[in-house]
Amino acid sequence: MEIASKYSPNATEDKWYKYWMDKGFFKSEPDEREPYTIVIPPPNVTGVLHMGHMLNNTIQDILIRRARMMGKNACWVPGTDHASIATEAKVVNRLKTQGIDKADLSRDEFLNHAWAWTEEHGGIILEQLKKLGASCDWDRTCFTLDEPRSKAVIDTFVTLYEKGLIYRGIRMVNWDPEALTAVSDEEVVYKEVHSKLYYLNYKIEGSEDEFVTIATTRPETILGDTAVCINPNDERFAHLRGKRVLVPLVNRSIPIIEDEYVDMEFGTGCLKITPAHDINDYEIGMRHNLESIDILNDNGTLSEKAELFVGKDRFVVREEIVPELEKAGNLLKVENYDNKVGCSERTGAVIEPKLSTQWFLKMSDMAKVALDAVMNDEVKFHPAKFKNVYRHWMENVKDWCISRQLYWGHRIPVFYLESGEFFVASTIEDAVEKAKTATGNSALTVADLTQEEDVLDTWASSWLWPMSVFDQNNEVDYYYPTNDLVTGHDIIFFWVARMIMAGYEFKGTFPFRNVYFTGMVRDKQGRKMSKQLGNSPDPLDLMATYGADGVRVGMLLCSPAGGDLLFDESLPEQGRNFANKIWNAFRLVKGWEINNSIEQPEYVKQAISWFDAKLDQTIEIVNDHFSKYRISDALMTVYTVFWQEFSSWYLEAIKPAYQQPLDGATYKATVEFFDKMLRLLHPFMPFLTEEIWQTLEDRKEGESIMVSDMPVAKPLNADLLDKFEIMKEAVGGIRTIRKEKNIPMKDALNLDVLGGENYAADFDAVLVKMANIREMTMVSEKTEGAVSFMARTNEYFVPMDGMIDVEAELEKLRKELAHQQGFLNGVMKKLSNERFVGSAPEAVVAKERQKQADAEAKIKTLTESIARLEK
RNA sequence: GGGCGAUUAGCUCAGUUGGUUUAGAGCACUUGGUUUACACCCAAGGGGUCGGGGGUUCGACUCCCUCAUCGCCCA
Repeated sequence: MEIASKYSPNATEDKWYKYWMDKGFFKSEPDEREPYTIVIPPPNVTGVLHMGHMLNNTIQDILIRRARMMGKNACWVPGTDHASIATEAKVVNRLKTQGIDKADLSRDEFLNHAWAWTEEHGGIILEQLKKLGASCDWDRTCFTLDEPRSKAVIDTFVTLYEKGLIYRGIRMVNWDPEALTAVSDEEVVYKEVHSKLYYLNYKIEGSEDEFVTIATTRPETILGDTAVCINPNDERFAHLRGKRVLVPLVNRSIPIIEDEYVDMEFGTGCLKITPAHDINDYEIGMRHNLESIDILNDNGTLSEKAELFVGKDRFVVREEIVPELEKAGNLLKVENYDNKVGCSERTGAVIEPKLSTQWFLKMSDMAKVALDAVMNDEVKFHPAKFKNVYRHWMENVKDWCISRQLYWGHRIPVFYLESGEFFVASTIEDAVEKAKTATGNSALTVADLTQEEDVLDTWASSWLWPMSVFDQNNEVDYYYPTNDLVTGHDIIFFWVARMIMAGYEFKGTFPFRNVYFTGMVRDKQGRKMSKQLGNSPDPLDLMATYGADGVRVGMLLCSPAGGDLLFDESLPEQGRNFANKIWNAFRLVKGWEINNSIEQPEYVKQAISWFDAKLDQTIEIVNDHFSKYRISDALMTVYTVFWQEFSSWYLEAIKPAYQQPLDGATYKATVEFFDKMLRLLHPFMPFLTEEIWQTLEDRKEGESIMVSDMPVAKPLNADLLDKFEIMKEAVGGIRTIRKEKNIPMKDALNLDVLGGENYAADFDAVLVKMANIREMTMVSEKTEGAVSFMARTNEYFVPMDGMIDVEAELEKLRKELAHQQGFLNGVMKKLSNERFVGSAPEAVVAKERQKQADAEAKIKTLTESIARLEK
């Protein structure tokens, strides 16, 4: 059979993905097996695949494929998120390019555009995930805004309201003047900006030339000032107590109040108070019963209440008010000042703290339960360091503003009578019934009720995701709680924390057992990959170039849980090279001519016994890594074993001479080993392993490596493995001599071994083959005229017919002797310390004594060899 | 300003409750090798006073304190 010398992924990937889909291997139905469930972090419905998705979904696919091969009923539920504000912003922008203003559209008209956009772009990202090999049960694809999910969201709102956990109130919220909606605290990103600090003089009422000076970065807000505040402990301003000042330009009289909030060190120690436009000022205003003057319109322009600059944008006013203040003699000085400004995560607009009527969800009780669950490891975080981050947030959690002034989302199920009285119900019909009962007016109809205009925050649907994606009657008890959640640590508060809260609140138990946090994917310079920077490669291009398996391996090779991944094209390249390495090992094995009449050589028997044990050890190590969610380490283990141990040692050891046939027993054993290696690799490299597995042996229609069993380890033969390592050292020693003496590999050498009583000959035949030894002799005395080296306590001699460079040999031996003596000194220092021998565990002391014995034996051998050469 | 975390080879990272490590891996690098599965390869090799200082301990990369630098989160 002719097999190409390079693996070509493009030809095989689509073929096997289709095969898996056709055979229904991704599907899951409840049965008697133990379930293993993952729900996908739903990407934005109109989003495109980026490197973060690649990493995240590769890890999920590895976990789900492995669970499937371990006999679990593996169910990976895919889906998308309607992403309320993000999608609405995109639709608004598109309408703008068509010359349509959102404000001119009715709610229904806008929603028609939004659905059209969703149908046009929705689900592309899921198709892209298929290229990656994602083994999701696609029949289960959910959307946060589809019927069942919407029902769950609405019912949940009603339930929470009836429990008294949802309330409506006027609060200071983060207002996005561009999207014209409130956003949650988590949707505000703080950006460092260079701004200015303005020192303004406020004239003291009733005096001619007395002033107080305040410092502010926002001079335009003075028009909404309702007080000036000083710290009661600040003696500098004791004379101001009880006085009033005049707001510059408008000459409104406001009081001087005292509050310990004021930082005496900052600015001038005097603070202007604008309760309508700053959260801290708002709180101070509440404490002191101050009036609140809202000088801003929803779009960020100044309102009538400002009296001046009405209708102009706040940033324009900031420019224009300064010369006015200067003219009026109120501007003392201006300093440069760096501060952080809150911006909308979605629109980028500078957020304005604003008083408005919103719906809130009480968090404190739910947060406590969810905090405990994580702190006592009922829900485990990987890595655990995120527990601290989580705790800090949960202990300071504030009520969740769940209303948004948008169209695209779940409309809040609150229905108002004209009187303002409202009723919360899943449907308007239920609301009518409630209204009838409450008012005693049985003539009420749906026409008398108006539904709340606001929609719910997008996370109010995502937080139900692990339960809402399952059939509530037949399935949810089987699949829920899910097993593992894989997500970026950037949404630990948005999403992870809230899912945990929802899990306990509605299901009485955690939504998932483990959370695996991935890091951010960054470029070589450490910048987060983003569309704006244009520093993110297109995942589809990458997969076309390096193969999906190559990209998967590349991403995994250096991405520990929670650690950022510095992505560079050398990574998928390495993955591609590994795929090719496996491919060529396959070529080698399939290329051998098999002859069942040949006897199995001794060196092959030895190699098989060793690699059999090596595989057991590998399986155990991989299992251990997975149990700790060290997925990169698990991959690296298989990677190294395949490349170093299987290819470079095992295959080289059993390889027959050029164009010679291989015996049947060896072929059979080798194919079995290969098969096990492939199954260990399959979760990481699904396509390549399937392609090879299908050809390695005759397979029946419908068979697949993805539904085969993960190999299980036999009890470990550690002694055997150690003996092989000694043999490797000996081969290495001989290779080094060849290099130093310039002896080509094809020239056979003789080897004398001074091994002592404990010498293990188990792998001598492999040694002879791998080092190309003509004759290997066990000797009881040092060989004269030979180059020597040691492996453990064995001494090896390669006779050189007097071609020895004595000085070079001596130098080598002395260097080794010095190292051994240094090592022994360290050991002896410990052993001669009575307190060490007395207080260290016995096993530790025994180990040190063994080290001492070995080092002493080596030193004796080296000293003798040196003495002999010095003669 | 508050909190969390990091700092180990040129780069990216391991080092799993302090003791098989005078520190490991992958990549990169140097040298040698190819009619023999793979140059997307093989072999050998160099390279680190574990960020600085102090402490606890018989023993510290590992625990504590402190300083420095960086990153992230929150206000």
